[in-house]
Amino acid sequence: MAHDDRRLQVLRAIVQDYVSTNDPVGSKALAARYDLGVSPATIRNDMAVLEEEGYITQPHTSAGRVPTDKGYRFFVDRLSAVKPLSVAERKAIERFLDGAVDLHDVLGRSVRLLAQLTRQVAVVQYPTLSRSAVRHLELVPLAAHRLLMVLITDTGRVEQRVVEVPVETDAETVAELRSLLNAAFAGAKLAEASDKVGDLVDSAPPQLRALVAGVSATLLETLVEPSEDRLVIGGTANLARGSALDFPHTVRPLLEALEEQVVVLRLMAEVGPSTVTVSIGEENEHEALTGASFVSVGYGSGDQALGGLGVVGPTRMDYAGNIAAVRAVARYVGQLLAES
Amino acid sequence: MAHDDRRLQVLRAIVQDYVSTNDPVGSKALAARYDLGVSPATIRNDMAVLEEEGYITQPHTSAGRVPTDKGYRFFVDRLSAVKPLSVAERKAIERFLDGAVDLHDVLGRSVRLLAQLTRQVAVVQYPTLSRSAVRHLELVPLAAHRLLMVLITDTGRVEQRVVEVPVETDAETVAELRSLLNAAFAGAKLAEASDKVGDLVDSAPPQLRALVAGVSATLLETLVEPSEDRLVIGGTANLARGSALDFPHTVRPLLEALEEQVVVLRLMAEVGPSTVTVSIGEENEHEALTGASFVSVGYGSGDQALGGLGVVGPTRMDYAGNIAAVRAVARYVGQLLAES
DNA sequence: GCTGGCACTCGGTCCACCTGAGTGCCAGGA
DNA sequence: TCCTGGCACTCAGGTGGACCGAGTGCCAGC
Repeated sequence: MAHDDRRLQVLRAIVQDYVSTNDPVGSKALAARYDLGVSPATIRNDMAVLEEEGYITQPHTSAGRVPTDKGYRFFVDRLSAVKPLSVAERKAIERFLDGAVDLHDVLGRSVRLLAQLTRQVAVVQYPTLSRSAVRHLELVPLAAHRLLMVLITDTGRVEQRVVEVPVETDAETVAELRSLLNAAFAGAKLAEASDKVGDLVDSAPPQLRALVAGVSATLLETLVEPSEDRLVIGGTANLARGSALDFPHTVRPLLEALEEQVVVLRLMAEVGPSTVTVSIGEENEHEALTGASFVSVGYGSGDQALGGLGVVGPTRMDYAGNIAAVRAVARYVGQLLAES
Repeated sequence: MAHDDRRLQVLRAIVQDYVSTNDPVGSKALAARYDLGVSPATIRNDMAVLEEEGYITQPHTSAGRVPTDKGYRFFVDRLSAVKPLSVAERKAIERFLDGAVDLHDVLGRSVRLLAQLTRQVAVVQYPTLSRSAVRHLELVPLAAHRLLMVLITDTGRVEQRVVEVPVETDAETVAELRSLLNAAFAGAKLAEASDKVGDLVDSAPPQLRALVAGVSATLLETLVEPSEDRLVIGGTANLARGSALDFPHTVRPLLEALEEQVVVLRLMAEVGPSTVTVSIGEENEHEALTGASFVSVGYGSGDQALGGLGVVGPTRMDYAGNIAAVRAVARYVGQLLAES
């Protein structure tokens, strides 16, 4: 049993060493740096077992060992201690996020902050419309048959759509329509809103029915459209720091996948609030991400996440630190949004 | 005189060849590919002169010549013919931009389109607030002393700010305030708006004065704040295509500068509508951009640009093609915004 | 003023060689 | 049963020399 225990320590040491040095780590270096109480030869035996079990691998015969995805996974699940943020870091978070002037600003600052703390690529999702509640609906007449609908959610997100309406509208009608819609939808979430549409149309004065129906339809479309879930990305310059060589084959697909926001949004879709999700290397089904890890968590005050945020980086990353940073930033963002 | 003329043809051929092959170009290759009617030896003499005048340079003794910034500048100013877009490209632009659902969408599509057409990094600026006109001002009560002000401009841009007001407000007061502000500011641009504030406050009913003053102040702040000029960036993956080696020293500062939106915004500040601006290599005062060129133009229907858009890439780029693409996209974006 | 010829330069590539890190295995000792 | 020191082996990376070829500058001749 003692062997098993030591073997795990060896694995942990390998991960830590490799993450910080980026060099395959050999038995001698390990013995020298980590005080495991045994000789390099013993460590070699352990390493051979670990390799056989698939936790580590050799890039080539005469090199040290490198963790595999499986090795990182084990490390994350079982071996890494939570690494609390330093006081300076906590201060930095507060200083950075205070004074944000609107939602756009909050998320912009968050993504920069996260990129800076983790030195990875940071990703922040706008609060999902379908989980937000309607705070206010505004209608602005553009032309006789066109209205601009502006939706303001309780998270501070603002969406706009042009609605083509079948009947001509004057200022008075628009005002009436506006109060009708706000009375019906204010405070409602997507699910409730869609329930209400039928009743609302029925109960509306006959001359307004067509209008109500038109605007409501657009509203529902807007709320339900998942492609409109926006993403803020930052710290891509961090990709150009590490690995150096064979760039076109590692960094480029990653950048492309990030711009293809859908990929990241799909990953985000699974995050829960307060539980940090880590997906490592090959665990990501999207090909461009198979060399990368993704650390993410939902933010939001309630039981359901309003949106997600996280970092993307090489599998060789400081998981403990990044998990801590991601969690901390998510907590602050959740607080900020709850306040407003 | 005949010599001068041929020398310029040689310069043009060097630029074109280098841009398309990325190899320093020698006299023999030039004679073979460009039908200049003279022998390599003669071309060598011309090249020697061009080098002495600073238009081209040799990376090392036994290599061909490469254009200098000065060479590209001369090429752009005097040698490059306008390269009209293909029918397919025009179609692509239309297909790509039609069906955009709001401003965010228009600009997002534009940046992707531009990145795809030019295979460079594309940059699109949101319409500058200070040059936009107020379409509508909306006020939403958040709490007794807090209002959410939502500004909608004629270009479709939406900005929001929380306003702390000194007096308690009820729904009625807010409605009154809203119509007062809209009557005063609707259709006004920044300059006019700031003129009107004084009168408005004076002419307002006494009990509303404090409110009017508070909201107006925030409005002006919002309009004038240049840091709030937003930027959409796309196609960064294109940076990882070309040069391959010495990435950390070429690509990383560029990515950092791009995220540091201020740098790009400053460049954009100078663009005029319809005249494409090209700044090449060392002409850019910002250090990270000294190895890059920036092709930009303003968009907007009137005489003053609403905002700018452009592409950033290595000095070794297809200037003629990129200029054409940037100009075409700007024209379409201008049209789309004018329509809405 | 253009051209062909010629000597020269020098970066890139290939190859042979060496070095050192790291391993696996084995026999001996606790 | 497990750990340890020793030893032979492997192999990536670095070094240095030779060679090749692209490209140049210069010069004499047309």
